[in-house]
Amino acid sequence: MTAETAHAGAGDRLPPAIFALDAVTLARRLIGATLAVDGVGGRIVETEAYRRDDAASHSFRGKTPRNRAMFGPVGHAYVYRSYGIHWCLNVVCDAGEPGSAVLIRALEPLFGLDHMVQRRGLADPRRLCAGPGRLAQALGLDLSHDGLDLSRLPFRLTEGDGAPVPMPILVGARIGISKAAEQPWRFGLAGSRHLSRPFAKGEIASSGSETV
DNA sequence: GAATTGATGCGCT
DNA sequence: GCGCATCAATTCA
Repeated sequence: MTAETAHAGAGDRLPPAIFALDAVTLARRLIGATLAVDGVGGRIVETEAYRRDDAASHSFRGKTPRNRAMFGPVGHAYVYRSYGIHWCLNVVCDAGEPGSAVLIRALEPLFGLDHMVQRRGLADPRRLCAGPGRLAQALGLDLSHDGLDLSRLPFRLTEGDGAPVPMPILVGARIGISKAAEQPWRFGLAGSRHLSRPFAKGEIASSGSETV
């Protein structure tokens, strides 16, 4: 294959309009996109949607000091501490009412592998960024990134390299929550070996090739 | 491979 | 105090 394999949007910044989508739509749309922090990152292979009217969302009970970024500009980061130990990264979005976000749960590591291994203390490529806490640690994220614009450095959030997501997108119940756990708002790249946990059989949502 | 448990900060009831 | 949008080590198989 030669130049024809290059997708027109490969490497381009994501259109800002997609951050005005509702969290569920954006969560699916981000599968296959590329995320990097200071040049360290990879392909997004797993996401979860959290909506304002969603009992599992931090924004459900309104704005607080911790979750204020969820009510700020769309396309910015919401970073919070989880279980007192880990950091987790969300992409703030909005479908007409503030307080929605997409949790980035797993990456396929592609850039800056040596940095990731050093920060994680483990070299196993399948566990390098497979989970929101692991991902944040590998990319060096912490509270200093909370509220930052994802379209500006040190972030880089772009269309995936190569073709639009060639594999089907999987959908299933979100992980690690007790409220609204029945909502099928977790999305993953089929066939990826870098998911935080496998999806159940039959959890195929779509080809993922449709445009937004 | 699957289940269990401890570590740990902080927002909330 | 309680409950987490978690992880790694440990235990069992």
